[in-house]
Amino acid sequence: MDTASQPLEGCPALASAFELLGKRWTALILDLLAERPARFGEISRAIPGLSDRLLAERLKELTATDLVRRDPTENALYDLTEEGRRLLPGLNEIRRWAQSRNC
Amino acid sequence: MDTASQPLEGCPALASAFELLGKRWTALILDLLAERPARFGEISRAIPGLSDRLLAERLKELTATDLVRRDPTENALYDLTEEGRRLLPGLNEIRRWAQSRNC
DNA sequence: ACCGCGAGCTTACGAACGGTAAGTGGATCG
DNA sequence: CGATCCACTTACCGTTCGTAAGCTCGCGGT
Repeated sequence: MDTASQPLEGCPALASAFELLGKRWTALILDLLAERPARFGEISRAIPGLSDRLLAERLKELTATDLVRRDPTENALYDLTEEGRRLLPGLNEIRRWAQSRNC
Repeated sequence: MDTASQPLEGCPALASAFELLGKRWTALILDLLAERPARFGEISRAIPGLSDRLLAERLKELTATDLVRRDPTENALYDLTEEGRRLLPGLNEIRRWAQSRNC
């Protein structure tokens, strides 16, 4: 029995996703960039509580995993990659869920 | 213009969601309970790397926020609440995204 | 050429969070 | 009565995070 239960058997997909999303601010940064490309300072100002230190760290992780791209010609402008955009439906589902609870 | 841009204006829904999901193991625990109710020890054994200490902590947070319910009559059996179940579509979207990348 | 300024990081350090392992208390079995 | 299992708890230490300061580079003014 039990030849293929989904969650974490053979392919811990959710686990690998939450190595990124399970870190603070990551989802918020992606969500902000979903609207429009933004510079370091803009992101920093747009997300209250997020410090420059962590923002730099997260942006490094996100560019390293190819969810976000940095344009050096345009004074450090950050934008979602195609990979990154494909994550947005999931994030929006979760937002809808959160909106229906409290807020 | 801009009477209601989504992300974090007036109602930081994603932010509040990721106060929970942004912590390690939380999503994995919910995902495991999505299949079937489970006891403390079962969850602990099912998720490699998750320690008893953190599991107890996460389960407290999840029951406190009413995503998970604990049945004390049945020797600490944990299960998703209706609230918790409504989160699953979002998690599954994210799993699909992760599966399509690597794995 | 020089100075000041703002933007984009980087460093330093104390506090909070997470990992490991050992311990507690209650129920069950021999 | 002792041994075992289960659901946590506690103690300890390393990693991550938050705060604040500093560094570097490009640009505008003088």
